[in-house]
Amino acid sequence: MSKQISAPDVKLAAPVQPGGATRMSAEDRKLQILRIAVSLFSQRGFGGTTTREIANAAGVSEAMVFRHFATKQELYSAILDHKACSGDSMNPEQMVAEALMQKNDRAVFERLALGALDHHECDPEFQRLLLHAALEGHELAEMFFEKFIRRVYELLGGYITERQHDGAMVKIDPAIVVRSFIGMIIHHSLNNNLWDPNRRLLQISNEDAAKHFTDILLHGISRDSELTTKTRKASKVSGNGLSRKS
Amino acid sequence: MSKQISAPDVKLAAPVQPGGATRMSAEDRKLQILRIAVSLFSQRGFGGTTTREIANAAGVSEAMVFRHFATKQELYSAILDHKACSGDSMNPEQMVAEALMQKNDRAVFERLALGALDHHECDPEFQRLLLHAALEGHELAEMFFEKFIRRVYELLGGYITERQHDGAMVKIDPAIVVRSFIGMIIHHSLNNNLWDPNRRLLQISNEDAAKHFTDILLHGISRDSELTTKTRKASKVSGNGLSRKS
DNA sequence: AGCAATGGTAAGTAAGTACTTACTTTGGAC
DNA sequence: GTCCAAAGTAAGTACTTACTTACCATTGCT
Repeated sequence: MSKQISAPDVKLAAPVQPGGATRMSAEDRKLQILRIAVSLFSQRGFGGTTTREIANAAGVSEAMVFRHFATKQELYSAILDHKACSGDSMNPEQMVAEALMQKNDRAVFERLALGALDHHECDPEFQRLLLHAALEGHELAEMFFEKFIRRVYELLGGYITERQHDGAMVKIDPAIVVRSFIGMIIHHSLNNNLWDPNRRLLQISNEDAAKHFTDILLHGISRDSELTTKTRKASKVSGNGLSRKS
Repeated sequence: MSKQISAPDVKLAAPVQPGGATRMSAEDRKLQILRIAVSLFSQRGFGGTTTREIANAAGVSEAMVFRHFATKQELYSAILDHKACSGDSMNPEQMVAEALMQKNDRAVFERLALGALDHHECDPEFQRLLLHAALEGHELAEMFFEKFIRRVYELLGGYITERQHDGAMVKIDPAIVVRSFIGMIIHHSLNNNLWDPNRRLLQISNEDAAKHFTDILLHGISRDSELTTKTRKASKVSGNGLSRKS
């Protein structure tokens, strides 16, 4: 039970001790297999990963995999559970609770964005895993959607509605605003993790990204300092379809 | 050479004649297999689809699949080629060429958004296929990224730079603006096609979505009609970090 | 009618695949 | 030391996979 002191990094990168057979406790081994499976599934998907690969990568026989997880499917579900529930630590409510009360619009959006971007950056496997699950129609993709995404929509949507009543925000369906903002964030993470890992199109820190996304959402990019504000007040001037809702 | 007159619908929708064996020309059969494979690959991915499934769905033996496509991989590549090159018809340059010349900001963004949303809506398989390809690291995902996404970044980025010089837009890295906008669009399509096909979170027409995304990008959601415009001019007033770049 | 070309298949093969069984090793409690 | 539960394995099983081979059947042409 006691962790060895002489071996400095039992849980780090060296599970196999040189020359000697390694025995782990059941739960340690289970966790190790799970972690390795996370990595493989996120790289190759469910159908693209074999149980033999998982076993080999873990340095055990295939039988060990099936001792800990009855079926491959169960292993997959365990992974998604593990990732979605325990390893998450993305709690949007508490993350922006303070800013919400202060009605600090900038802080609300920027903090949420930064939290999500940081999370995606230090755990890129999660996004891949989730995408694979969604594409394969795994139930846990929907579960995540239902338990997480929906909550963000309600949280942010509620806040936006409130600020609209305060007269601080334009009258527009809050769900559209949330979708726009989440879109910026998720798509940016997806670019960094999947499409453009070398940042050829855009290299920017998470802090700056969160800041600029918030800027754009709150103020847009048009310069309406003096001239345009007037035309916006006399809104219907052009047949351009520029008039805003309501 | 002459097509049969007695058989009324050789190329139409009824490949299987009642009671009789059906023979198609090689290219017709090849196209049929390809189309069916598109559907299956987009649903289950490369690893999740078997050649037998494809053959069965096409109503032929597996050998026929391999007569037309030497390997499963070749079939997959042919699909991505086919989708990315021929079936595309998403040409961003010509789609917004007119609006670009007129410097009609709203039209530029709104038209691009609507084009993309419509395209994703009537060909949802494409997005799934592309995601699968990207996750599996298929080279054609990168090809698409390089030949399409990059072009959009250059097109829109160039336009934004131009409008910034005109003084019509705030000084901000154009790539960030493009990423934000593309993010809204792609993420919205992804929601509709993958996460929330029943539109539980947001039900909106493509026209409205394009309009609102453009609205948000150009003007944001903060109401700065009279009060805020003043404070924005005397920008550095608060320690909120609200000041814009440069 | 006869023939070559072509669309099509039944029945394979070898190499995986997820999953099992029967057995061996190990470490710690007494 | 010894004993035993639990960690671990080698070598399967039954089945599926991508891909082949050897053989038919329909067609259009002369």
